[in-house]
Amino acid sequence: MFEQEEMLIQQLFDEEKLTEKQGKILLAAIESFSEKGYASTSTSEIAKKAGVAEGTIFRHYKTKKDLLMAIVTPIMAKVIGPYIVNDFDKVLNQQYDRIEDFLRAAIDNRRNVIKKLLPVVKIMLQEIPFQPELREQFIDLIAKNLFGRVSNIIEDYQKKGQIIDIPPASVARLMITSVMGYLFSRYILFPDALWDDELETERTIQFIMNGLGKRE
Amino acid sequence: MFEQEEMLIQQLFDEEKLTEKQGKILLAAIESFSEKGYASTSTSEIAKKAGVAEGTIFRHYKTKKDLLMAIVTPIMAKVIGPYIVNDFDKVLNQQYDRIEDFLRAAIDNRRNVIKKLLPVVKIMLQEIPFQPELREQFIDLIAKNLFGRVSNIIEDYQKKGQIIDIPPASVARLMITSVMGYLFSRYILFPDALWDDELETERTIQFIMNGLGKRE
Amino acid sequence: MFEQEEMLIQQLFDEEKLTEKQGKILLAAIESFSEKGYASTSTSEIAKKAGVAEGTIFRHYKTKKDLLMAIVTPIMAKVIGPYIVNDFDKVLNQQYDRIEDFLRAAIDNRRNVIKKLLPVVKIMLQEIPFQPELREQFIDLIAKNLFGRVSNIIEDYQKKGQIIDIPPASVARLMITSVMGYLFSRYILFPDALWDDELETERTIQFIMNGLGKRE
Amino acid sequence: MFEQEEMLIQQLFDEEKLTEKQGKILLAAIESFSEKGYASTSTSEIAKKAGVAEGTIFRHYKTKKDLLMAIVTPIMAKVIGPYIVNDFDKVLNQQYDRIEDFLRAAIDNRRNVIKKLLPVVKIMLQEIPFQPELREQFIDLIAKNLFGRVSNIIEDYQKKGQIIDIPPASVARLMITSVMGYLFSRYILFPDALWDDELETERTIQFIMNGLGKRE
DNA sequence: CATGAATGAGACTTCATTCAT
DNA sequence: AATGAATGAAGTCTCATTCAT
Repeated sequence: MFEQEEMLIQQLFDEEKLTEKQGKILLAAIESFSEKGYASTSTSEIAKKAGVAEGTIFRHYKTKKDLLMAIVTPIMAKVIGPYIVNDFDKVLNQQYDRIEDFLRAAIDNRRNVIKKLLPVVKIMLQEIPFQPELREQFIDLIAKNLFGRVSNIIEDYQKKGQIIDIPPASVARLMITSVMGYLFSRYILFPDALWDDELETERTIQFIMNGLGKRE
Repeated sequence: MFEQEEMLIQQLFDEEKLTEKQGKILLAAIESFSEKGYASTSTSEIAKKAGVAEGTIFRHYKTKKDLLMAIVTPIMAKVIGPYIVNDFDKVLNQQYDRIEDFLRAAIDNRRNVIKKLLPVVKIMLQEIPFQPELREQFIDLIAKNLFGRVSNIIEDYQKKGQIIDIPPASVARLMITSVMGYLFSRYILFPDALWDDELETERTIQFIMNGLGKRE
Repeated sequence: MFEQEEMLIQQLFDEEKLTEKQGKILLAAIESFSEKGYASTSTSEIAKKAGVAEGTIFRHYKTKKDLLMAIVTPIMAKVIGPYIVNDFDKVLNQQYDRIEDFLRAAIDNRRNVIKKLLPVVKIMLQEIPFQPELREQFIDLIAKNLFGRVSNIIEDYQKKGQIIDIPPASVARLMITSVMGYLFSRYILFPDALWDDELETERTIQFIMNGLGKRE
Repeated sequence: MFEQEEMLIQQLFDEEKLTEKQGKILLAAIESFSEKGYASTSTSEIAKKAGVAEGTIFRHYKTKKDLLMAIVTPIMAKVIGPYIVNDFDKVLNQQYDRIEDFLRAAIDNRRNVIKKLLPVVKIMLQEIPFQPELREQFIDLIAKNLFGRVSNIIEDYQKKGQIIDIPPASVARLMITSVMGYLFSRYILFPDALWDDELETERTIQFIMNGLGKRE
């Protein structure tokens, strides 16, 4: 197991005690699911890649879907969740005086995480439409949590006169999809292109600021 | 078969001669693929939903993947293609003097199409990562065609002084992801929310214009 | 397929149209289930014995349990049912003046049937405790139908003074278990012993008659 | 563990030294086997129900079949065996002058035992057809021992003129199946019906006596 | 003695595809 | 062209049993 991969595993699953084999199974599953899709990956394939008997998979995860959930659920709970809570709380606590500083911090500090967790993110995005359980979790997280918090922040900045006066929900949508659009282009659509990350981050921020900022 | 569905079929497949059964098969496949995913839909299920015998599917489409391609390929060729060619040509031909007019026209006039073709678009997006054939087609279409043409237009507007001077590729990315982000939120993420389409379209356009437009 | 076996199949399943392979599957399943028990018989074993692909079994019977039911249910409906209806109706219609004649007819004329259907009867008896569905059917048939009708007949004979005056349910129990006990000993417990069937039938009848008959 | 269950275990296995875990395993196995059948019960299920680790079962019983045998064999050796030896010896020793007294004693004094051991009896009856080892034991016990002894007794009573002159084997069959038929109806077929045990016992005895007794 | 992770053979079942009718 | 029975490879999952701890 490579060091980097070990870290991924630890980052996602650190709280639970994992057998060595369990870790190998998770890694193998993540790789296969993200390459070929959940439905097109067979458990025997995962077993082979993990160097484990097929039965071993089912000792730890009652069904194939359980295995999927074991991979995808923590990403929601541990990665997207903190993302919202920690960073946005800093904003709420006035740690960033200007929105652009917040945006820059958020994008920058998450790029590493996202890059490392890319396979899992891919799996998650693929399966959300088909797993009602995931879908609910996701909607909850995004719609209620992310949108909610962002909307609060936005109202704040609107009061300060830094953001134009359109409904916070619309502002949130435009902001979030711009950031996501950048990350999606960068890491999913064209991961192989040459990107000057600092520059593109700056451009994205400028774009958002111009699009939403209030000018006197 | 409902009228609306018939129209969908005709819109996508009108040039070829489709038997009645073939139409039913396509509709059934589209519905199932978009609901459960390509890999998780069985041909026997499609046959049942289409009201034909299992063998009949394979008389028209040699393999299950052929059936998928028969559904997804025309969307690329006939829907995204013309989208680019027709509308952008109008832009290039100076039919829209200002970008915002073009954006408004493009978004407006495609909303209906997209809504109707939503299931097929979903299937396409789902399968692009796993079907190299599709992936190539898509990259070709988007990367070379869409990005290429849009870049041309952008250079044009940049020369006219309507758009700020950053690389056209970046401008294109920001523009396209903003529009897509809107459509994605509108039709895929939160199709059930109440949307004031005219207003949101306008806001999106304003956002883009502010974000990218040059001010004197 | 042997002639005798064909007849068994026809007798049990004649009304439905069976493919040739379906017939082979049923025969193979009956043989294996009755030899090794339902739970210890694998579908691959049945397929091999039937000379059929394993998938073919599941084309006709959605699950292994469906196959069991397809075998056992008709025995209840078509063999035990008519047994009751036809013969007991004759009794009710006074075709047998004395009970012993009825008993003799009933035992005699069913011995052949039972002998031929023995494997299926064995399967049925084995599985009744574990398949609630079967259990219900059986209780219904035996408790309500058989016991009910027999009780009626008994009351009749009691009025005629041919049977002693204890509750018809008790009489029924004693009669039925005596006959069943005979058939069970004869065909299930000691099928290989030498039996003088006529004589043992007669003795059983005499036993019942003495045990229950009224003497002046 | 309930008191009653402990007694069951002790009754069956008292001579051997059982660890506490062993006792729990046996009880759990008896419960599961009798509810779902031997083949359909998994060892892991038994382990869970017994509150022991999966491996522990195999420390005490080399195979699953060994566990079955450990349950069923004592029932033959210790319950049916003594049943025959003790009681019938009393008969042979003229402790019961009349058959009906013997029958009454036998049925009465065993009802409790049978009720308590019912699950084990069920398992035994279920598995006899499929376990040659059990089958042999059973045939030996029933055919040679029970039938043999009963036949002796019967000849005795026939000499005394209390039983009609038909072959002792036939008498034995009729007697045994009548008693068994009663117990079977009482405890297996309709355990939930309301039974007046004393009365039904008496009726069964009367039935047998009338059916087989000699009248002057 | 006891544990429980690991195994691998094999269970049931699904499914894309073929082919005789 | 259409059917649907048949196939057999492959899929998910179970389970009795072993063995290092």
